[in-house]
Amino acid sequence: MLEAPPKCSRCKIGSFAVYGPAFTDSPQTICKQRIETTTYRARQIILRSGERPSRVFTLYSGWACRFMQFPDGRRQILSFLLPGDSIVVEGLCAEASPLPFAVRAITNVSLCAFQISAMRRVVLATDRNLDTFTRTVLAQMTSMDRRLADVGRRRAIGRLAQLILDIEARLDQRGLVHEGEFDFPLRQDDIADALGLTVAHVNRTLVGLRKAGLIAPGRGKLRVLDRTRLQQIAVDE
Amino acid sequence: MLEAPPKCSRCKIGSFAVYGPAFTDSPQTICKQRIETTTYRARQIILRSGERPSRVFTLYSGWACRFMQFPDGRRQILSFLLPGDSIVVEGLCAEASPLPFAVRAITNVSLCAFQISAMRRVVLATDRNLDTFTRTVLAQMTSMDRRLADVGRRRAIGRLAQLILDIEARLDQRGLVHEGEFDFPLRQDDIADALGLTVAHVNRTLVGLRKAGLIAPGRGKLRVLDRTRLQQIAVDE
DNA sequence: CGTTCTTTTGAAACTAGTCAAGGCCGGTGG
DNA sequence: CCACCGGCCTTGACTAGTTTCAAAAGAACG
Repeated sequence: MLEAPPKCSRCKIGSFAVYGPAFTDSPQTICKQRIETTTYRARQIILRSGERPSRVFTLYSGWACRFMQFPDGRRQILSFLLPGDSIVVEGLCAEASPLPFAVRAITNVSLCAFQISAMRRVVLATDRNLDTFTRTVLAQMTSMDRRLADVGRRRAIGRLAQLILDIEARLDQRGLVHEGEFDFPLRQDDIADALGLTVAHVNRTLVGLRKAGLIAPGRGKLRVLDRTRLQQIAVDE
Repeated sequence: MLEAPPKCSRCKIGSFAVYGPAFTDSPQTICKQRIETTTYRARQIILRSGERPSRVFTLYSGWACRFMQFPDGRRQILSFLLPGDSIVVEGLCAEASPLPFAVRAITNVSLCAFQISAMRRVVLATDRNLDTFTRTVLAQMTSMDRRLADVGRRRAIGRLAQLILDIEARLDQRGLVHEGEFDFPLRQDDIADALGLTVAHVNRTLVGLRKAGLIAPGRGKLRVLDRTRLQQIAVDE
């Protein structure tokens, strides 16, 4: 369950990280930068808010999330981190500023750690690398824009549809969708905290989608049965 | 009403833009990069979604906003742009990708335009400049994180309190708060679109805050009367 | 001044939240 | 092998916050 990352030369998802092109060109260079590989168990905190991480990570396997916590316990999940995603890419921008959010493992997780300074060197090494990096940052920004629009202006069912389609698309990109089925280890209260809803309501909405024959969840997997209608809901609601 | 920006040497807010330090060191260098100064009237579109802007801007006077529009007309304001803010800083990252959002003037606005390539040169010229730039981007990212948390997890009154305090703080930084009073030209439906609420509800909530003696709005200005209680509401609700 | 835009207000409808209980399932220990 | 437990999902009844719709009252504008 807690599989450690292999050598970079065997890694299938390194090309999706911030150092994508560098990795594709020669996995060994990246491998050399790797300080260590770590594993966390489901629900463990990976980075605390306020911390000043000295390293950046690549999520090799498992899911994690970035979130903010309110003094009274309310939580908002800012983004889900999927295999191949880089964690705290922001760290490559400015030197060790305290994190305004925390990162937690959703499933068991294994990740590869890199020294910020070393990774910055890699990223700045070529125009192509730099371009990939800036695109990653940009993608993150527009993703936050979209999420805000979702939570601000869509009702529960629309937010859910968006979430499901978004995750499916991201996994698909990485070749992690097999015959329409993909991992979906989110608990309903993770979904609630991500979409700004309550568990109870997420549950009702999810049951609704299932009964309507739009999705088929089960044992940590998910499958979209009626993409057309789901997309329609995603934009309409 | 539509005051054109003066020479950079007379500009009071240039130091808050992305090119902050470069500007402080020598306003003339920046002035030389400036292609033109433009003005827009209140409510005019400055940049359309899908556009590939070839320039970046500094908002010299007036307010604007970044927003996304849904096919059915729903709107989500992503962020407000205040005097001194740089517009489409993201443009300095990757070359001319189509904007996923639009920008609109809220009040009459005047702005200074710079060629992206030239501005990129300025930003990359020194470590200090680059640092300011990356910090700007980072600040924008964490601001989006906070906004998502607000809209996702706070009720109307809390969102409003946050918004007011945030804007006051940003204006104060730039020396635009005079004896506790500051410009606040937002219409209630701008606020609604920013906070993910309806005008009617924003109105009721606003009236509530006023009647409770927490804020004193009037003629496009605002004043916080009871900061303690307002902050309390901002975190509690 | 009439026109238009924005703010206010009210009543009714609804979406989502709260609280509380029960069900399912996998894991653990006897 | 089975009973018990804890975690998560499901459901119901009730409540609250917000939206909708509609209309009136003010402000702003030409």
